[in-house]
Amino acid sequence: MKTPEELVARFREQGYKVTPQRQLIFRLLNGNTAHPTAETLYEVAAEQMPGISLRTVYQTLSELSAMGEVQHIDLGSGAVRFDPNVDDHHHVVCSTCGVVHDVYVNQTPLQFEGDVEGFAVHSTRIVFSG
Amino acid sequence: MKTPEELVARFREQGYKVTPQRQLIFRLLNGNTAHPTAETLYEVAAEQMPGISLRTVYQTLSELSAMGEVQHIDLGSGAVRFDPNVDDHHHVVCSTCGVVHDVYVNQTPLQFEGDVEGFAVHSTRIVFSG
DNA sequence: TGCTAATTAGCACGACTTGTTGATTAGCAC
DNA sequence: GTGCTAATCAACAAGTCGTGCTAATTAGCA
Repeated sequence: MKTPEELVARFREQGYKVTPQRQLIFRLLNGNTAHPTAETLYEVAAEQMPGISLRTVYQTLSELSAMGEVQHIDLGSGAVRFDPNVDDHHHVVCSTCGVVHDVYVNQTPLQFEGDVEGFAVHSTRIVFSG
Repeated sequence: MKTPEELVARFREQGYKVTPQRQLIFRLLNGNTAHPTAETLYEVAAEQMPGISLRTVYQTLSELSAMGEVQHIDLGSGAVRFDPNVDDHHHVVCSTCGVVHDVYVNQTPLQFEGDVEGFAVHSTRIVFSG
């Protein structure tokens, strides 16, 4: 994703206000490879800015997601996770500890047998257990 | 998955009772390629057996899932779906109408770059939009 | 400086799934 | 057949995750 500075500029462009809460979330996401849930991010944010509300975290994440700056990943673990890495990559999930890693798959164009046509690939998910 | 008759036998083996409700669910699942949710299955079941409870459908599905006779698939669409096809296959999801199709991918052994080791592939998900 | 958006707390709902309780029914082994 | 025991059912509740709403306060930015 973009740097916090670039995000600030983009928010201003779009007519969004650049509040300290949003800037904090930008910083927390930048370079974050932990695939946090909104809840997790909220907890970390609350340490640095007591009083920030979970509601605000959710809203900012939704805005970032709508702007394509973070990925919304659903690993079927209950909560939706956010990934500041918006490259075309996949995820490895540890089924015991729940940790998520990014993974780049050698893109062998996947072929399949079926009667479906006119579809375009959206995403591929690969789950590993360890 | 196994035929309703085989499931009846397996249930008896395990000491489970073979009730009409369970048999109905066996029949509804057999050959079902619609990837129904528990709720959907309940509605169909209720037509044929008014009075059956949603609770029972959930429980029977959980038992079947625990026995490995149905697959528990989470496509991030809110509800968990059940797939009587327990082969190693993947799913194609229409992002507009939500329909799910089974798909057999030409298994090119997937390679990835990463620092994870000691993991075993669990599942792959491929999502198409149409 | 002032318009307007953002934030906040608090409460609520909705979807999905599971737990509980207590009464009734019925499968299945003997 | 009989009886033990599991299954079922209704009804209610709870938990999780995300979001909607309101009303009051704060503060960004032109």
